[in-house]
Parts: sequence; C-alpha cells; structure tokens
Amino acid sequence: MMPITDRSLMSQTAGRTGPRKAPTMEDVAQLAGVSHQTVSRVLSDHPNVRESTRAEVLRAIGQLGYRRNSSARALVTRRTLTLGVVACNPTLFGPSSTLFGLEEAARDEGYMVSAVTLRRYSAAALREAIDHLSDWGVEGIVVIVPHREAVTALAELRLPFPVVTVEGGHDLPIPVVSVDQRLGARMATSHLLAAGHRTVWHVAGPPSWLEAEARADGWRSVLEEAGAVVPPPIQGDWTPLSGYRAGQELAGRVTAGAAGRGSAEVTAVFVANDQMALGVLRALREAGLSVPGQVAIAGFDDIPEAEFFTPPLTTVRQDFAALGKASIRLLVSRLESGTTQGDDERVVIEPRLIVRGSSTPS
Amino acid sequence: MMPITDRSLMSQTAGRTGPRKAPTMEDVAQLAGVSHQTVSRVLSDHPNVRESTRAEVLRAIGQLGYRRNSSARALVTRRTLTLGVVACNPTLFGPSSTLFGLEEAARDEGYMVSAVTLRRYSAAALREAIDHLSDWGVEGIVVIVPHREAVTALAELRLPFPVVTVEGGHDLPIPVVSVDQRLGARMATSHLLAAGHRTVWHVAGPPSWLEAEARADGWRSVLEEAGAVVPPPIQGDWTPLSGYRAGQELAGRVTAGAAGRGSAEVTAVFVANDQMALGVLRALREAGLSVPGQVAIAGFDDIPEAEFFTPPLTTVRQDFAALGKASIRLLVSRLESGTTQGDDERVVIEPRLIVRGSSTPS
DNA sequence: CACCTGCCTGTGAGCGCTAACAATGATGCC
DNA sequence: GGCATCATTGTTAGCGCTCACAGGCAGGTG
Repeated sequence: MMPITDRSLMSQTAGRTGPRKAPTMEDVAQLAGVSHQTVSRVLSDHPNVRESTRAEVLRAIGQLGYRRNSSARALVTRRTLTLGVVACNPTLFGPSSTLFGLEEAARDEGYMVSAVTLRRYSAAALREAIDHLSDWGVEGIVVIVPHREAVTALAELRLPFPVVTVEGGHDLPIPVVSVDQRLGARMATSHLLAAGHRTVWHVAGPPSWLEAEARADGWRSVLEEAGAVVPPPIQGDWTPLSGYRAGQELAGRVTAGAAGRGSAEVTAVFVANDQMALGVLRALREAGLSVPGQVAIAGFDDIPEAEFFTPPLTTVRQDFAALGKASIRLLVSRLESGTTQGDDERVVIEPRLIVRGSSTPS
Repeated sequence: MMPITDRSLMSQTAGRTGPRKAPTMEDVAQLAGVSHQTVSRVLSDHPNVRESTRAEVLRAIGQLGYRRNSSARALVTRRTLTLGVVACNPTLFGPSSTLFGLEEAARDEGYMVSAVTLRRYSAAALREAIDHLSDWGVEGIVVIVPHREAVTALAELRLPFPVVTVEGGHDLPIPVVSVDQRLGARMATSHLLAAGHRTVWHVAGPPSWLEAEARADGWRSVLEEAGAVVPPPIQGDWTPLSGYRAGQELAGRVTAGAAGRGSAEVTAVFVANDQMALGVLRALREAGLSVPGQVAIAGFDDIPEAEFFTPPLTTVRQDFAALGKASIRLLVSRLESGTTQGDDERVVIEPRLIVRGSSTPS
C-alpha cells in the first residue's frame, strides 16, 4: 500500500503539532491538478487513466501521505471487508492456532478480522459476542465454539450474514469445517489395540463438547468392532488436573485389577487431549507404574510439548492452521457468491497419528 | 444492544428471501412517526426526549431489527472505535493470553480489536502489519513484539495514531507495559541460591528478544551480588527442543564436573521459559540425573502444564491478562485525552515466584 | 398580554468516498 | 467533411449518520 512515513512532507506549515486533519481525496486531487474522481480511479486501478496522470496522482498521494478513509468507502460500497470470529478458551493451543491460521488466511483474502473471545461458554455470551460483532458491521463470522448448545443456539439465530463454524457438528444447517475427530480417535485406539492390548480405556473431555463426544465415539466404535470390552469412560475437563485425577483412578484400577476383579484390566489408555494425558502420565508415575511398560498412553492434539513429555506422547495431530484457512475460504466464498444457501457444506480435514514412546516400548 | 432475532417481524413481504436492504434510521423514524434526528437522540441517550417518544422509537427499532450503520457513524464522528494489535508467535501461551486479556479489556471500553499476527519477525513484516491496520482506520495500536529491532523500527515510524507496546523495552520513547522480567529472574535465581547451590546455570532465550535479555540480566545480577561464579549461559530459542539440547549439554557437564574440571558444578539451572525447561527436564532424566536431587530447575511463565511436569516445575508466573488490560487502558487514555505526548509512560507488573518440586526436595 | 426561558423536535448541511452519467477531445471511417 | 467511437476526464448524487441550528410550545414573570 502507500507509505506511511512521509507525513513529514505534508503541505502544511511545518512544526505545527496539532492533530492536523488527515488529507482527503480532494486534497490529493487539487495537488495533482485533477478531480477527486480521477484519484479514485487511480486508487482502484481503473484502466482508463492516462499514464502521466496516474503518475502525477501517485506522486501527490505519496507527498501527502494520503490513505483512503475506510469508513467512507465502506459506507458507499456497503462492504466493510471485516470478518468476525468468536472463540472460546482461546489460550489453549488448538483454538489459538486455529484463530491465527484464520487471521492469516483472511488477510491474504483482503479481509480484516476482529475476534471476540468467550471466557466460558453460554448462549447469552455467544449472543452478546455476535451482537458486538454485528455492531461493527462484520460481513460474516466464524464461530469456534465446539459446544453442543452453542451450535444449536447459533442455528436458531437467523443472522443477516453468513456464518461458518469450526468443529461445529454436522447435524445442523450451518457450514462446518472440522478435523475428523472420530477418525483420529479410531486411529489412536486401533494403534493401541494393534499393540496387543485386550482393550483400551478412555479419559474423555466434557460431554457437552462436540469434540469430546466424537472422540469417545470413535474410541468406542473401534472397541466394539474388535469385540473388545468397552470400559466406562472417565470424565475430564481438558485440564491437566482433571487428567491427573483420572490417572489416579486408573492407577487404582491397575492395582485392583492385579488382585483379579471383574472389570477389564488397565493396560492402555486413550486420553482425549494432550494436557489431560500429561496429568495421567504424572498420576501413573506417582503410583509407581511404568509407561508404556505397564500402561500405554495416547493423547490428542500434538501440542508442542507432547514430544517432550516423559515418555514422549503418542498422539493425534490436528492441522489447526488448515482449519482456520479452510473456514475463511468457506466464508469468503459465500460472501463473494452472495449465497446464504448451501448451508450443509462440510470440509473435513484428516488428522494424523504420531507414534512416540508412550505407546511403544523404547 | 438491540436484539437481532426479530428480523422476522420486518415490515416487508414475508417469505421474500432476497438480500433485503438493512433498515436505516430514516425507516425507523417513519415507522415511529418522528424525524431521523429523534431516533439518533434515542440511540445516543440524549436526555431531551419525551419518554413516550423514546418508547415509540425503541419499539420501531425492535420491530425492524434496526442497527446503526457503523461506517456512517465512523465517517461523521471520525471515530472508528477500533484498535489494532500486532502480535508475534501468537500460539505460545504468553502472547495468546495477553492478546485475549487485551481483547476483553478493549471490549469493556467499547472498542473493537483487530489483530494481525506475524509468523516471524522482520521490520518489513511489522510495517506491513501496521499498514494493514492503518488501512482499516484503527485509532491506535498495541504492539506485542518483544524484539529489540522491532521496537527500534517502531520508534522510527512516526505514526499518525498512538502506539503502546507490551514488553517493548524501556529505552525508547514509546509507552510500555511489561512484567518486571528482571525481577522475576532475580526471584528464581535467588530462590535457587538460597537452597544452598553454589551457583546457578542459565538456559537463555534468543538474544534478540528483550525478555530473554532481561531474564539473563536478572540472573547474572543476583549471582554477581552473591559473589557466585557466573557460568556461561546456554542459548535456546524458547522451544522444548532447544531446551532438550541445552539439557544434554548440562548433563554432560554434571558428569564432567564429577570428574573435577575447572568450571562451576551444575547443581541448579534457571531456564528462561517453561517450554525449554520441559526439554531440560527430559534431557536430565535421560542422562539418569534426578531433579531436584542432583539438579534443581526453575522456569519462567507458569504455563498450565508446568504444575504437571515431572517433577512439577518451580517457575515465575506472569499475569498476562493484566498485561493486556493495562496496555488497553494506556492506549485508551491517550486516545481520550488526545495526547501523543508523554511517550515515556511505563506500567510495570510484578511477577510471582511459584515454588514446586523441581527446586525443592519433595 | 408581551416576554423570556426551558424543553422537545425537526431541518439542513456535510463527513469522504464511489457509481452513474455527462462532457471533452482525439481518432477513424464512409 | 460529417458522424460514430473511443479513451479520458469531470460533474453530480447519494451512502447513513451526527452536528449545529432553528423552530414550536409550554410555563413563568413583569
């Protein structure tokens, strides 16, 4: 775009420090000896402008440090070129990576993105966030709130602009971009079964989260197909602490299992995310159990730390940046085409199993 | 704000699904039987409006699902109520927490925030990011790029709007909000010395990062004051992998030290961030060294995982959310006062030492 | 009863830009 | 030479809103 440092050359009395008004298109026009419309044409790369005129206008623009007023532009074109994002739990690795992939993609497409973050999810908070974004005239929004009720609430809101969700569930008439959580869970569980374990336990995420549900579902389906016992999943809340508690419970069962109880032995655990897996690892270690010797572990997400856990964590990698990119592409495509229809569009990204020491003997 | 669900009640032929134009203030005025100006007065809480009129206008607003056009408003008021943020490495815990604290604070103050993220830092990328934000008419920006050259480049850019930096260094005429990194490093180092170690080694961050420098400086100052040997700092790049490599080097020295070499013994290490500390922990374990038995470790940041490392990591907690809030307050205050002066304003937030098992015998 | 003083409301201008149209001159063709 | 054609430029009218100002209509005062 235009240089922004040349303000010092402005055709005003130098030294006057007051908040001098930004130059307008008319100012540029006068300096270049043309009409404001010609300036506009230069700025929008209109073909029918004589080369010498264009040069003169550009010179004037540079000299004044002129920038188009985006509000005036938006007013007349009815395009704010701004997209909104609503995100929840945004300090976690997944959401923040998605957010930044998304921002980058939007910038490449010529849009600005404004994000609103929810500390905790509630239908009211979601509505408020969307209201806030609407007030600023976003042309469309991406919702990264993989919460069952959230998506339901969203579907009921008939918004005057397109909406795309990330991990928003497939059973609603809203376009969705997602990683195949179920497949990821299946890969992890199969991997553990293939290593010879009779069955695989599961530390699940909060049940209201769609991802938690899909992962539990994938895990269960593999066990059932293999004719293995399906142990009761242990509930966590994504935090390392909850994983730690779940790990303590599992450790207790290992000991009890040795004494020969009815339930399935704990020799392998698929944990619904890496942070909880960290807690599980710790609890098992404290209980004197070796990983993967006595219990094999797999996680989900592949956070940057996972490779350096003790032992390094086998996990399912999600390409969050791709998620963000895809959601923007979806949103922008409906913006440009002007459709609000085709609300059942789906983009699914395949996860990848990363095998490390927590599931295989070193 | 206004409800956004009542669109269905719009006074248009129901069922027509075309992209019907959003209602304007004039539409509301006609429906309420007043002038557009009265509608404006109601919307801006002007006192001189009869109660019955106000009610009638509000009813009309609700019925039409009217929302003020932000572009038109911005055009005439010359206020976009939008702030820009430039952030680097935004998937790390620190930057993303800051960003979200900042967004929340901005929302409370009635501003929208638009973020631009830099994959890697370069002066050109920074300029481009700021250009992008200027094009969208931000009223001010917060720069979270704790890179020496970045801040220097920033100081040279004479921007037409206020700028605040987070962790931007204190030797430039730009307002800064920061955690006292030096103090944090001093606390960690002192803590280790107090536990009886003769000296403390250091795994540092990249030297171009201001935080890395301040932490190294704090560490060095404590050692010097205590008359302890100052071992050569080992360079990392914030990643767990670089910590792992540093850990291997340190482990090598422990063994060599036992053989009685000239340099200081490695019994305590202050690592410049938690992710690298994780790598160090792993390398030491692989070398068969016990933490904290043979080597005590302290980190920096207190990421959520730190408590569940093996052993739990002693570290320095930074209040990132407070950083974000403070930077917005600083920015907004100069916006409202209209000053570009007072460029040496400083807000310093105190860190807090969190002692856990990695530095104290359990 | 004329007057001033508050409240409440409406009118008009214009923010800086783009889109549609009009105007100009140069060029080509019959 | 007359006329259509094209490239280039200028003119005008808004986009939807806020601000400054001008009324009208009540009540109080001399």
